[in-house]
Amino acid sequence: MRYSHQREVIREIICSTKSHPTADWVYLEAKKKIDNISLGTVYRNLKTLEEIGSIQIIYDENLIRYDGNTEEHHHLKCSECGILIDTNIKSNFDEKDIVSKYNFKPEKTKFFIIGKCNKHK
Amino acid sequence: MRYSHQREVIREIICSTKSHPTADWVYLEAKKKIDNISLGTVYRNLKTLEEIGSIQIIYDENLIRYDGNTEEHHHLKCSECGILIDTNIKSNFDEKDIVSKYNFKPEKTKFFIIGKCNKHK
DNA sequence: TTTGTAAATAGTAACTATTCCTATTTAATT
DNA sequence: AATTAAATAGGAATAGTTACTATTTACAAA
Repeated sequence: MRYSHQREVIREIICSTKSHPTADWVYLEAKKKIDNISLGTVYRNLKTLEEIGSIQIIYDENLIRYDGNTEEHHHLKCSECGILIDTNIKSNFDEKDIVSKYNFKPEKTKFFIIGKCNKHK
Repeated sequence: MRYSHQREVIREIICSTKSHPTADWVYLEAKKKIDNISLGTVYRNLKTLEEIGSIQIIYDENLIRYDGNTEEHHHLKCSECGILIDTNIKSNFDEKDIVSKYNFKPEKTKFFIIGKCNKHK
């Protein structure tokens, strides 16, 4: 893949925050560094970066957010303010049970724990 | 709340399938029974039905789907065909650990297990 | 270093899912 | 039957995302 300054700026923006930003926020930030960057370029590169494994997509209800943390990990979501918090909790369920009961072969998990963050309890 | 024939038809459609349909599919089904039903009516009633607890919303990646099963439950999702399968698996994580480590009070969980269904393994 | 090229971009149009608006219809009460 | 407020149909508006195309750019070869 050919180098692109725009792509590097976008990657750097996502990898230097833990706020799990949306495409629009990334666009606004990118504009601070490249004033005529196009929204289409942001979307295209978000997709590319996800495909090559540099970032992760998070489907947060009806919002699409991006995460520079590419490890498999799960999130806490505050029902008051919507903040997403990275965790290293491990999913543990009985894989054998799922295989036998549902005739389904698990590959990965996406967990959200919804509740109140420290600012809203 | 005032009775509405449209709302009843929509509720019946969702509660008589396990396919976790989208708003658009519900609209097409509803049209078979009420030929001039409006898409706006479908969306409004999906929202209302969710608010009064008659149905559940499922955020399946970038798709919004509806579920007549209003019990707290989790889903298996096939990475090949996208089918969603209801489960009664229990989420089990160490709540105390989350409270102390992340200063976060869990209320409910939304889990997806992604893998291969019986048709795609 | 120039030149050729295919990939990437900027800017904009198009598309999709959803919500909003308003005149009309309808459920429920009197 | 008359009244009234809630709900609807149909269409316009909005938001988020993708597609299109002329121009620019990275990079390789001369």
